[in-house]
Amino acid sequence: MPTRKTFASNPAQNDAADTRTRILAAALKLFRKHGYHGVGLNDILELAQAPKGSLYHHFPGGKEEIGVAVVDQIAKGILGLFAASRARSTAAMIAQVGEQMAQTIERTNHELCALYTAFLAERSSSPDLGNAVAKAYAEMTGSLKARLVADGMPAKLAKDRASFVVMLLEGGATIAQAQQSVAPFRLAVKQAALLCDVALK
Amino acid sequence: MPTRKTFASNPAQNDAADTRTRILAAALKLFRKHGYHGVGLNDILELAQAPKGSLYHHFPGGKEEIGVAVVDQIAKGILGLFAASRARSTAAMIAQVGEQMAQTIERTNHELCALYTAFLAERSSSPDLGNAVAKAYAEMTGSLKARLVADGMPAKLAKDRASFVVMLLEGGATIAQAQQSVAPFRLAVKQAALLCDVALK
DNA sequence: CATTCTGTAGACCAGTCGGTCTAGCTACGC
DNA sequence: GCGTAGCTAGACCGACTGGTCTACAGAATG
Repeated sequence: MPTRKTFASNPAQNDAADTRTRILAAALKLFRKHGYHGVGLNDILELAQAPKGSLYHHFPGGKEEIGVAVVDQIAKGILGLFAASRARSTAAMIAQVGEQMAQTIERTNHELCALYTAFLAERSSSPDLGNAVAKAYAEMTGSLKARLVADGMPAKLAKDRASFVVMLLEGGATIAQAQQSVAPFRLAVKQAALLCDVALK
Repeated sequence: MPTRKTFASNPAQNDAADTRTRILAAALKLFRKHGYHGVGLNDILELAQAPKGSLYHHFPGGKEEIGVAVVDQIAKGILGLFAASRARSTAAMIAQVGEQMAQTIERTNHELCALYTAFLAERSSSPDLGNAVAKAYAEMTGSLKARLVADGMPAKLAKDRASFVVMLLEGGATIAQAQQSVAPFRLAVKQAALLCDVALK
């Protein structure tokens, strides 16, 4: 598997994943656990087993560029879950994806729950990061809205409901982390699904 | 107005508020804007117009103690809003308090929205802060549940609904900050109130 | 072989971090 | 007056921050 384009993988160091991927994975894990400002580049580097030179080679924009990449990746992941769901109704899809998220929360000992919470405070100090977060939310809401409309819900209502569900997931994840329990999150998911189902009015 | 106990106010510096209060107010503002890790002690000191010695006199525990104090203060504030509300039903109370929060969000240019988001990532590095956040959520949920029970809602359902409302407020505030718009938050509040009202089933 | 390009490796930097320490001021008890 | 406690004031500290820089290893191209 080539690292990039025509460049064959380095047989010495790239055992499993290339350096860029390792750095991104490490950053994802740490940012969601400690928050953007709570993580130092050295933490990322240590976890990724990479030197600083590699980091700035793959991410010339430094920490901020890594942050944006992580936000994008999270968004892509959730959107991917939505897309991959074969559930018949939107309500069923939310229940299914929500359960997948709940299990992730459990698997990580309630450490990496909140979706973008970790990045939220950055708008003032870093417009790029703030925009990335806003875009991620907008995409999730948009995707959900589209599904609801396809179900037959009026556009205006669908938009509100989609926004509502996203809020619920975010808030639920946040509180799950605070309380060290997924129970609130599961409750939120259940209610959100219910709301998309019965409330097609 | 004496600063503390029998100690008369310092005529030179304590014009409006004593130093401890100023430090706390500054920390509150900055933490909610940039997050716990995004704020340095020097930032707080500059905004509060206080020297470092005063900070460590009033908060021997340093930054962490300030963080805990800020979380407590936020919780006290919201609980106070609940208590002060003269609304007849719980639903009306939520609508009223939610509107007050929405106005605060607007007044601060969507900068200090999320309730505890800023502190959430700290559980791993600081148990005290994590516990303070968890306690704050528990208190809010408890207070809301008590109101709902007083309204005649069964205890189990009231607990779920209270938890649900808190999640919604938190998620709504988070997304309001991300999108730089209170509209999602107002929507969340409306839905939350509705849910407490019609769903007494 | 020589050059070049991709990427690794880590020493190094100025600036900032949270935190400590001593000095001094002011108001009160005596 | 004197001593002491409450509090202000800020110099100072080692650790660490994000970021830059040079050196170099290896595969690709000629």
